[in-house]
Amino acid sequence: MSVKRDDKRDQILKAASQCFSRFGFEKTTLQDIGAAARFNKASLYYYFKNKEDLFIQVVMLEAEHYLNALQEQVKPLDRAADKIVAYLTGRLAYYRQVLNLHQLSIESLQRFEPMFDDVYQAVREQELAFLSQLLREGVEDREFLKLNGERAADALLTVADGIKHEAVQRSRTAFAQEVDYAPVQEKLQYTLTLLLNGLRK
Amino acid sequence: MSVKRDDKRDQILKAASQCFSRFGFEKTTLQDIGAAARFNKASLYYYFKNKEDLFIQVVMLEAEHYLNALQEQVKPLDRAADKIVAYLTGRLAYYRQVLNLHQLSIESLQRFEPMFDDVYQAVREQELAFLSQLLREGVEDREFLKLNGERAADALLTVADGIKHEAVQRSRTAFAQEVDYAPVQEKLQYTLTLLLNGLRK
Amino acid sequence: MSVKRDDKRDQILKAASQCFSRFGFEKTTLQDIGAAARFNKASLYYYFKNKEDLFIQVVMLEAEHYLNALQEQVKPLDRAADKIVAYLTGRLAYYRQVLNLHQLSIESLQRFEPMFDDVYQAVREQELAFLSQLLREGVEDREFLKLNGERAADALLTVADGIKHEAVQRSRTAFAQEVDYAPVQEKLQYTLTLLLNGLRK
Amino acid sequence: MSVKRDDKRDQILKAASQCFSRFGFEKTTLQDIGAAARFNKASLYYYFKNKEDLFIQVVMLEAEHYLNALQEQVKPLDRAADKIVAYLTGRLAYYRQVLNLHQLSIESLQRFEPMFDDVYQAVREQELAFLSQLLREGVEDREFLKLNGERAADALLTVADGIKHEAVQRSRTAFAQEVDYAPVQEKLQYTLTLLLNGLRK
DNA sequence: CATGAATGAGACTTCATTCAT
DNA sequence: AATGAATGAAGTCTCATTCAT
Repeated sequence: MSVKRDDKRDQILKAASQCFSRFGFEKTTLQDIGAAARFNKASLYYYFKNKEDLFIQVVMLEAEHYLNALQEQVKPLDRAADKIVAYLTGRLAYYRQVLNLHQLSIESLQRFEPMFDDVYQAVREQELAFLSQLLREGVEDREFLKLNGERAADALLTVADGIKHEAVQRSRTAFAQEVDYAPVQEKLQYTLTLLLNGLRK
Repeated sequence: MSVKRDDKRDQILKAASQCFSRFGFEKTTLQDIGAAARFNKASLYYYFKNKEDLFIQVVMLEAEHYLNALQEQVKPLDRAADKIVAYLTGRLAYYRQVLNLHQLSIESLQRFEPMFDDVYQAVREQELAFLSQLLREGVEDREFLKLNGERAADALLTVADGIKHEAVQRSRTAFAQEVDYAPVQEKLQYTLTLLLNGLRK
Repeated sequence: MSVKRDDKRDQILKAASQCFSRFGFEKTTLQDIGAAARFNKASLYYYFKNKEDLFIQVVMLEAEHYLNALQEQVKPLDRAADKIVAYLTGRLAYYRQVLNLHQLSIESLQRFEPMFDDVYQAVREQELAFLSQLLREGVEDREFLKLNGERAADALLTVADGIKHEAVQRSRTAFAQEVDYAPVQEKLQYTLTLLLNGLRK
Repeated sequence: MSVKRDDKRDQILKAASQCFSRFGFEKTTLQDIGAAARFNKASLYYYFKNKEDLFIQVVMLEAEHYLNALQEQVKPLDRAADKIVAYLTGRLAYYRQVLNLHQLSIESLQRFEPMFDDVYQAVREQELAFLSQLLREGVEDREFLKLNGERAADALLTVADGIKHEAVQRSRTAFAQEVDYAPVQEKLQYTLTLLLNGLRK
């Protein structure tokens, strides 16, 4: 019964999401999550590899919802370039919120990043598709030169993620208490403008 | 050599401050602090009663610095009433920042409050002196009626702390994830205005 | 398998009992108990909340056995009043022995008393039943006036415990090294005599 | 100033004695003793090798006093043989009391025995002298055959200590909670009677 | 002589994780 | 598929002991 199984998985994910946002990753115990999901804590290991895995699944689920909402939000904008910039900067703001919500220290963040990358693929596919679509619309509307939507979308996403990644790294080596997102937003916006100008007629 | 001792105490406080703001109270281990201060973790107990004590000392030190800076900041304002309101609301904003900085859950906050109160006395003395001075200036400038500066200062501080305390309490019983400071700020400002109007000519 | 679980619990209780009476509460380590019961020390926490809890369970178990034996011992006595006095004074003597056996300082004793009270209920029920029965017999034999056995039993037990408690308290405030039980025994005996006379025809 | 030094040593011994009999060996900290003697705990190491050494010195001092008193106590008895038996059995009773007073487990007792032997020599000399004197008096009063007082005294003491030692050993291997002194007293008395009969005219 | 300062060892406790059932 | 049971590792804290001054 794969359906039942998924139901229970979701039940756990929901409970975990509540716990993690209330107590943060470190302070949430599997006992907490188990109790909230009405499972024995040992049972969680049947559905998830370990606590980190569970956490990542939670964050990814939240990300999907958020990004979908964000995609809807930018659609009304007039030009494709604006939609793209709004989406990619909104995405960065989200990243920042998540860390804050789950009380993740830069330390932990570092530890999680590689694991995120594993699970990130599915979401990324969807994001790529969305960006490709925007780009193709831009071409149709004669906003952009003719281009390969997928390649360009991939480039945009990679740039956006690269800038985010670099900022996190720098914060760590600078022994900063938290990431200062203002310059990152600016840098992202500037770079995107350049890139999109490059695509422009 | 009380000087040397204080030096080492400060060295530990500094290390602890860095650790606490990087990892938060719960995630910081005495091992961490010891390593950062180049001490065996057991040695920390020679200078501080326990982890909580150390944390409180750190926060108090930060508070002193911040409040001094805040006092300088409000001095240029024109009227005494404005200085007082600016100081007391700035003080609340600080409280909020601290909790965020050290990733303190409301849970932990509750646990610490009584201990804070113990150490808070010294700082409070200084704050009282500052407020008294402002009030006396207000009297000299004929902004306020004649009054007992110390008693009025004490009243102001008590009111400000009371409003803060009540907000924290309410958050706890409301099972909120964090304290919503906007209404607290407003309430504080309103109450202070009333109080200061009462002192006015 | 609740049976198996109880078996292991008992196994731990037995090991703990041996350790506590050999080394005393303070000197017994969970390592000791774990080794004796062939468990990892961490496993003890699966069955008991903490060291104090484990200790109290041990003492309560011993108490049950002892009190049962004491009940058998006093049954051959002729009059109900004698049985009652013998039981309640024997009970006090036991209390004394326990403290000595486990090398409990008055200090520790103080610390434990509230926790004991929590677990004491079950034993108390049984004691009440026993005393009620004795009282009813006394009524049947026309030794006592007609009375409500349960209420009278409760009164007797409360008085006996109250006198014991007061003695412990007094020892603490007197900075005594140990409780001097002779006057307590006397006081108890005297008070019981008065009480039972009050019930007498 | 050897006098001053001895004064301070005694001061510490007195404080230690109080602490040990109040809290027992294990629960007494050097902090406790230091505070009571108005010394820094580190200073104790100037006068005593370590905690165990300090404890043994305390016990030895108490022993001297007690044994002197005991010697006075038995002097009024009529016959030398009676004095000797009374002294040696009183000595055993004392041993028992000490252990109880200081809340020494059999375990600890085992650990201390070898160290006691080191310090015991001085006391033993004095005890030997006392017993020799009694024996010589017995000879003068024609109660005993002519004999070498010192050799006989040594034999008596060795026998008395041997019986005590054996009892302690046996308790340990029997996992007993405490030493049962009744049979030891009996055995000692019996053996002494035999020995003294052997000396008799 | 005396002590402030420092530390290793070991105690109690929590928690993520494993495993047999 | 689910969980009772068990544990190693790590965290906070105490204490006897050492050492430089």
